[in-house]
Amino acid sequence: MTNKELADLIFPNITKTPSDYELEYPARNLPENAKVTRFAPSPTGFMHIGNMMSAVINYCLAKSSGGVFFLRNEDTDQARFVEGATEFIHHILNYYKISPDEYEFNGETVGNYGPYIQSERKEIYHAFVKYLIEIGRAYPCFLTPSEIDEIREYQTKSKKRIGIYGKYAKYRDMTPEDAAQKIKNGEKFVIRFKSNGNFNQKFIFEDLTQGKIEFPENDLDVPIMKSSDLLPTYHFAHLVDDHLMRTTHVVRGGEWISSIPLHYELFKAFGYKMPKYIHTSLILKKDEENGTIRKISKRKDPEALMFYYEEKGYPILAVIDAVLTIANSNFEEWRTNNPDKPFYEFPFSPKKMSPSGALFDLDKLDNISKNYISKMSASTLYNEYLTWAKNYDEHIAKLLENHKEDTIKFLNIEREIKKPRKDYENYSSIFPKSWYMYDEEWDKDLNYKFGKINNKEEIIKIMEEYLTTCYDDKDTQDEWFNKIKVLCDKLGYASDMKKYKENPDNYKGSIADFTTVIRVVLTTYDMTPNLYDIMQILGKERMVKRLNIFKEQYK
RNA sequence: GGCUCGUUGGUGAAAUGGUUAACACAUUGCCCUCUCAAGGCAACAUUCAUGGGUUCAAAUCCCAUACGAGUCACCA
Repeated sequence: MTNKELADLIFPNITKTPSDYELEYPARNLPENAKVTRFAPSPTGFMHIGNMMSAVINYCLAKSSGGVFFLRNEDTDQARFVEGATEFIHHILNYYKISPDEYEFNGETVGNYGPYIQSERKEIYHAFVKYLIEIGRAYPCFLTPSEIDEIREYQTKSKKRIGIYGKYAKYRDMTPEDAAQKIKNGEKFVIRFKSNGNFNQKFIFEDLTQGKIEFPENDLDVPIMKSSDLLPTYHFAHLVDDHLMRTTHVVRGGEWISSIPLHYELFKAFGYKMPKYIHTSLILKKDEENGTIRKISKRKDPEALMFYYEEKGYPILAVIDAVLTIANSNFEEWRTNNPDKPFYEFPFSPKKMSPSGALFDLDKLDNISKNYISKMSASTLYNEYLTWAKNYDEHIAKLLENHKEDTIKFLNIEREIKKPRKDYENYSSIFPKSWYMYDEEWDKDLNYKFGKINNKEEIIKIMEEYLTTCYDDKDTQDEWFNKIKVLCDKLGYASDMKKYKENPDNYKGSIADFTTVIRVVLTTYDMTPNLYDIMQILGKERMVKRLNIFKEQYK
């Protein structure tokens, strides 16, 4: 019996060969330096910040070179499939506007290099596996899980290298006849790659981020097709898919770098050129409990998952910028010089990526985000805020819709100036700093944060005098402020800060203490944006109402 | 244990053998000021994990040690 006959026995219905597929998926017709990249997540978990980095870099590389960015669903692990994970991936790519050029979703396929879902490519993989069996570079292996455990135990105990290789690869030299017999007997088997590498032989691999790395050759007979569902393992799917889909640059997490010797040999077995690799560093995190640095964890770190940023309401560009800042620290400089350019025009340099892991810094994200939000127009901010609220807080959404004009006016305070306020790092942080602008919110227990002047009688005296004799909706800011000064002096407060600082004992307080009283009665807070603007929005009538509420509520 | 990579301040980091180790975030202080935010001005690594070596000169090159990370599945 020949290997060919064994291959036919295992794959009786597979008639196509790798060369057939070679013709079916010809080289892409693209400009010379155009990069073909892919985002290839597996739906075994929800998209996290590390995936996001990979997606953004892939997108960047493809778009800036006039290439193609496609999405491939790596669903070969059915056991760990997570409901909703695929949908979430599409949602995130759309949400962040890093949509793939080619993909397959909800029955719709876009692109000529599909299927883009691995479970639908079974036939293709089988053709490649079959070919490998025919040429004697793959074989059925009948080792049971418990036998493999035993081997590993033995290897561990005797300090040998772990894995199925050399004499441990019990079935690599079995005759096709014997293998065929076992198969006919219904014995379970996986297909293993028949390595002919030598562990003592080294080769140099060049990674675009990590540089040149010397590896020992692979000599492990790794499974390339599983027995349970006849789907390929990651390594084999990577070879077949990235070759056939004509991927030029593979961006993937650093955890894959140790598989390079295997991938190197796999590509060599078919005579295919390897794509270029960019192994990204891991995103790490300092563990709050014991201070150690560890891989960011979906379970422990809410910010690991992409839900987090959406729920908090970070602007999408802020998140992308934060991710790129980690990826290439010179991104920041580029961004300050090119504030309005789309992020994908950034000349991403794999070389400049740190080979070691980086801690994702939420403070940095907040800073980037504050800058973005501060540069939006008030109405843009309002729209973004409302969109966020509609998804995450209906109560706020109602208020925003009912008070659109006032909300925009409030958001516009100290905004249209050279250096606008940076109050908000995300949309969810707006409401806690603006709820007092909505009368409906004033029916709860109020916590007035008065400072130096907190005597109820004195406060009422100041407010009544202020509202009856001083405040006028029609005043300009300067007029208002001049009148405040006059009232200040009249009631025993220092209108001039310098004079107050010289002799604080001569006064009940300063103009700062005086305006704080007004501010707190109107907003309950001692820290707010410009008081004059807030009063302009409220109008005198509502100010009087708030004084009355104060009279009832303050102890 | 094998293989691979890494170690510059609280964080991200620059520097590719040559004056006082960029920059950004965070933190702290001062100024400005009706509060806050913003802005302005400062401070913050006598030192680049440790120990040796090469060199006129090292964070940068070499060696060793320590520590950290990734990986070693019919998971990706």
